[in-house]
Amino acid sequence: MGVQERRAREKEELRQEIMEAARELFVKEGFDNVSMRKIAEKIEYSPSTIYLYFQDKADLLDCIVEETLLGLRAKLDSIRHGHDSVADLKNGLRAYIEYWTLHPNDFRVAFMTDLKALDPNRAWRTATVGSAIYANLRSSLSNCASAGMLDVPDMETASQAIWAAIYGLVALFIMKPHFPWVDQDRLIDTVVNSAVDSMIPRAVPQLVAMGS
Amino acid sequence: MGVQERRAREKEELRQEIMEAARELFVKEGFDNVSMRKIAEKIEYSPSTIYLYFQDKADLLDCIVEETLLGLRAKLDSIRHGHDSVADLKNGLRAYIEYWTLHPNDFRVAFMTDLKALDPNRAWRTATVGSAIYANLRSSLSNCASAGMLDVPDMETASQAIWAAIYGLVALFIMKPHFPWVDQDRLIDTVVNSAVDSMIPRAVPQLVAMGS
DNA sequence: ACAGAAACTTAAGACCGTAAAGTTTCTGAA
DNA sequence: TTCAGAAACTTTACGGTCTTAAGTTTCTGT
Repeated sequence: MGVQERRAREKEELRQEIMEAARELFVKEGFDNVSMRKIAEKIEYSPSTIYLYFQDKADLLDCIVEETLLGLRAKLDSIRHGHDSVADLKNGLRAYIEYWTLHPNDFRVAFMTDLKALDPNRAWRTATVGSAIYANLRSSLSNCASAGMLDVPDMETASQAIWAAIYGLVALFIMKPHFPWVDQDRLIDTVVNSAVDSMIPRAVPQLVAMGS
Repeated sequence: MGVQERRAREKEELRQEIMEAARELFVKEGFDNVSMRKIAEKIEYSPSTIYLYFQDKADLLDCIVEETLLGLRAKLDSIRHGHDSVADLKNGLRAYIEYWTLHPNDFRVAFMTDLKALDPNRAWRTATVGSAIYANLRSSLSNCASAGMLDVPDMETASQAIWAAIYGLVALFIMKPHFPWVDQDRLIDTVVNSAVDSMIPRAVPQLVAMGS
């Protein structure tokens, strides 16, 4: 009975086609400026067809954002971990920032699209992948702490503080593209270093004195 | 000729009434979920009347956001400056965060409302006040540098990095209200300290050794 | 061959922003 | 006091939105 499988495959293909078209439009025009009609027109189906594959426009968005977050997770997972756990952590943070600055409109779609995204009942997909990405950061930080390279009094607080800093940088780049930013790499390094280096243990004066 | 003045006053009053109604609705429901019709209904005028006072919906938003930013500027300006310029800086940062956490939906309206806000031709009002607020941060940081209390190699880079960190914290609180945040004050302090303290000049080991 | 399921479309309801044309209200000079 | 004209406001309409219910076509397996 290969028929049912082919049918399922075809169905999945159309589903993917809808998502591709929608992603392209959302990213180019912004969620609120893209109508279901436009998506339908692009794939040459009637608008109603989309509703056979997605509950509604918000659901379609959730699925697209999930894909985007999976891309980020893949990028983060592909980072080689070396002997310097602090360098690994910083590489991860830079990768996060780089991913979103390369796909600014995906970030807009993912993180700044209206109230529907606030309802965890509706956006459970993105919430799930988002958690995994956050967990990645926390474990990376945890490695630094157990290697004794960072002084982390509270893992959760530190993770959240770092997240805030890099998230803010990305969000600002995207929200204020016309702002006179200094050199981007320099700014990224400054933010990453200031977020992480504040936890580098300071030399204890007495020990330095005795050691000299 | 008091008539013309009364007329002007009445006109200004209706303008204010529109803005109040719109702000209330925008903050409660989100910009995209509030129609001009709903605003009109709330103030008991026809929808078209609003267009006699504001160019369009985006212009109305710009005016409202400007007001919000003026409130923040006033709060920042009211901070007493003491002898400790670093403490002053940190107080300003905390005030910024506090202002927006007290008015989360105003932040949404101000900073995460779609593409129109990106066009500086249309959102010149908010751009203007926003610049003033950023200038406040930079001058506060400048004070620390000239007092020798912070080591600021590049004023602009440092200001932008700090802004990113605190902006990110606020944006995350608002975008992810269901995330299991640690104690809010603790997190705020961590972010503020990590952003600022990384510029505190480190004791030079040799000097410590020799001085002991 | 054909009943029934699956896939898709048509048509419609209830909204939206906003522009043009129309109406009412007010003002100030004759 | 009248009344032309300006100002303030409303009515109406256009072209768009999301979504659903009902209808049609296409495919499947007996």
